[in-house]
Amino acid sequence: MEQTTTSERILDAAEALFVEHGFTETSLRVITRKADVNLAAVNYHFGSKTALIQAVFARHFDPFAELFGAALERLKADSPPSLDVLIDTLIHCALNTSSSHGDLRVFMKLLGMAYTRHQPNLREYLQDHYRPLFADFIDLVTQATPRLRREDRFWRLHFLLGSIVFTLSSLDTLRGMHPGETGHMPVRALAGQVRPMVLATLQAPSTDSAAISPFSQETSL
Amino acid sequence: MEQTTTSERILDAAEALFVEHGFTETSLRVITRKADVNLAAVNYHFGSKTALIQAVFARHFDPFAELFGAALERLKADSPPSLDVLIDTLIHCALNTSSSHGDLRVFMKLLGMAYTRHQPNLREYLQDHYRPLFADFIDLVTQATPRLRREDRFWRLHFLLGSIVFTLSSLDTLRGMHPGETGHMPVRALAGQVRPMVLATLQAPSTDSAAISPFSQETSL
Amino acid sequence: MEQTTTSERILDAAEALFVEHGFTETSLRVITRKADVNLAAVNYHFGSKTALIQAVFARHFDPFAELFGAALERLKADSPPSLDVLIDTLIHCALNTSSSHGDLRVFMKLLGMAYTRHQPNLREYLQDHYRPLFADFIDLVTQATPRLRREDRFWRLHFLLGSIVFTLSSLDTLRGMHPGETGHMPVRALAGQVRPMVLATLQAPSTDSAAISPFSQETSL
Amino acid sequence: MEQTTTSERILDAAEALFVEHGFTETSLRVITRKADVNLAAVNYHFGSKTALIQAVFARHFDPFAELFGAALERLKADSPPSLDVLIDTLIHCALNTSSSHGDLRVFMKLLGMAYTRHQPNLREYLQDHYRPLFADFIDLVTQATPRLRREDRFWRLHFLLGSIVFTLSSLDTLRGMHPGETGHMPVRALAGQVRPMVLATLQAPSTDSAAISPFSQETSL
DNA sequence: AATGAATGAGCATTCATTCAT
DNA sequence: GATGAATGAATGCTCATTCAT
Repeated sequence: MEQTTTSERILDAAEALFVEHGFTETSLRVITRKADVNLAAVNYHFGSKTALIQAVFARHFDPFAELFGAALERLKADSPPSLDVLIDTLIHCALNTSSSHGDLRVFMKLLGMAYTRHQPNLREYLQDHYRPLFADFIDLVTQATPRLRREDRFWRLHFLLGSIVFTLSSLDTLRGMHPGETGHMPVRALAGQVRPMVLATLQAPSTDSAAISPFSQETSL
Repeated sequence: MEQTTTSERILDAAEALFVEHGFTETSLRVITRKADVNLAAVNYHFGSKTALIQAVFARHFDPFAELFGAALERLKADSPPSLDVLIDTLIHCALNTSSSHGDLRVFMKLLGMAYTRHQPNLREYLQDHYRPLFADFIDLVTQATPRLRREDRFWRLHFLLGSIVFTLSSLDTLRGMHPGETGHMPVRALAGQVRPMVLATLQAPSTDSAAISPFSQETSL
Repeated sequence: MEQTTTSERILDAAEALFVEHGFTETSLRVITRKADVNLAAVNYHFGSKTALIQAVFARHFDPFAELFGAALERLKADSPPSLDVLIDTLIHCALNTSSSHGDLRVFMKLLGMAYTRHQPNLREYLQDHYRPLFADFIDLVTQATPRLRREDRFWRLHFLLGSIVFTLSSLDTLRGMHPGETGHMPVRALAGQVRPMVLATLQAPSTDSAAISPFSQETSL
Repeated sequence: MEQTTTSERILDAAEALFVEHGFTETSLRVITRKADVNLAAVNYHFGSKTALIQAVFARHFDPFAELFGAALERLKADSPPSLDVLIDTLIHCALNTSSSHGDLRVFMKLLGMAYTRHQPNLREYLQDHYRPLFADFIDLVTQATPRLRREDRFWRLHFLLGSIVFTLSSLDTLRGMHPGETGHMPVRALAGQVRPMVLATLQAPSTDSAAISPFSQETSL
């Protein structure tokens, strides 16, 4: 009669509520009520609220990590891939993974929530589980952008991660502010917008040191 | 003997704790204990926790808005400014404002927290108070990038906002992950990193429609 | 070992304290301490203080309403009852119901507290739940006092309700003021006092209009 | 410029709010805000909230007590007055006193609130200040109803007090329930309704003991 | 005579968690 | 595998009152 298991119902409800309201703002009471499940079931199945949060993440990240990891292995096997190919692979994996349950927006929003750090355990969890994967990716990017200073590459990658995570995280904020602009934009079209920025940013030449900080003398910071 | 007023002490404590732990995660009790102030003082001086959060914001944003607004007026009076000048003005104002109390990181982190939406009243507050300023800025950016499609410009601006906000928000996350890279990087040097990305992104040509979404056929989303 | 359930313990404690000190003046802390129960138990079992107040009422009123409703049905089935019979039925039901747990004084005091209106939700609750019962009773009284003007009957019924409720509500005030008079007066003897007043009042002829307000010309109200 | 004194403004605001919401439910904050007066002014002028409540009472009761006391003195000087005259005098004084500021309803509502006892100090205050007056009145009633048993008279007087206080206290409850019946009924017309009840009740013969409690054998109370 | 600031005690309510069944 | 009941700790907030000015 009832197809879904209790823990799946909890995960579904928790994910939706976490993404909409944040971790702290979502109580177990609300989750279990939405999942139509006993309050104690969360602690029974997951042990704690913290563990539930990690489980919500794992359900999204594990399939992506597997897909993306396999793709990187394939790329590594051949000659070192170009930057275009790397970026397209990343986007491809992100889009195809998340389509299994929930859209990319949920995936990204969770990622953003993990980074913007409330709930500190979460960051540790992600680092512990997915660091080798990210290291692989960064290695390949490094090979594909040999002329970029190491430091510059580091920051630009984080800027790019930030721009994507932030934009997708706040998509409905944006929709609220600019209904016309964002109305029917599907997530995959957004990916089209991301590509040129990523390429332009990573292909821009390294700044020479003299030009880095034209403002420095004016600030006391 | 005691130089600072009660409400300033509260604002200082609240700001530090909000930035470190988030709004919901920071209780009034912790704030007042840190500020060495009576618990009821928050409600006496600010009325509610929500109003306190807004006051923390206003203390950062109002000086910036004034500085940046005046600068934009000056730019508008002359001929339409180039993109470089606009971006440099923005960075300059951001750096010079926040230096008054607290660093740019706090400023950006607050901005990021407002966007990533927990505490929904906050977004409304920012929109109500600073919309005209942002509209002015976007107008000038539009004049400075005439060849960009309106839609592309919209998204790229948000990507850039995201990259900056996200990066500065998660600066200590990054420091935790890559001590070597980020160790002594002062905030104003980071501004030097931001500039080339911003220029490269906004100066990249608009994509032609055919190229926008090379992934669309592969995803069921 | 422990015979009574938690929610019964709460109801008992709450009832006693409400009657003695009023709703607002009785905190959940005091109730739970008296009931020897965890503070959160009230919200667990009843949801809110308001809901607890209603539950205290319901426990007294529901049995009375059932008893009185059934009695009225029986009276309606026969020929229209006389005023004596109606009044005696009412008193009988009031005495026999409340004797189950708590005395009539509690019952009446609660009724009086509901009427004298602090805690406005309560009046709505009583109206919503017991209106048909009261309507039935008033119908029968109307048939039993055909010579009374509708308006006069309305007011006199309220006067009578008031006299009973008020007297029983303030019984211990009276005992404090006139120990000799009220010392050992059992509640059921008081009922004997009520009867002649009720009958005399409802059987007094309607005033003729000229006599209604001999004071009107002297007051500017 | 400002006609009314601070303490009058406080008394006006407090009276209105007490009558509408009760003592405990009305905070000094609300009172002082309504009176457009500093929060500390209540404690400055009256010493405490309790003292403010008593002052609100005194402003209503003192003029009535003076008027009614004088009238009783005049009646005592002549031959013992009839019951009609006594009742009419009482009603007359009540109506004429209260008309000075605020209507009779406020007067009665305050009286009812004092009786139904939350705020226990208040009862003591009334007893201490007005007992001789009431004693005088009861003496005269006793002389005017020589055939009534002392005990019966005691109870019936309380029933009558209750009916009046209760009815006027809950006048707006009644208006809410029966708009048609109570719509334009001025308070002085209500006095016309009270009179026949009072006379009928006090003139009804004393019950004989056998008839007092026809219910006693059926109740276990 | 009046007031802005401050305070300690208390409020109803919600929280994640535990546990016997 | 699942749950109703219970709990201790903490939450934001309001209270009457005080006090220096």
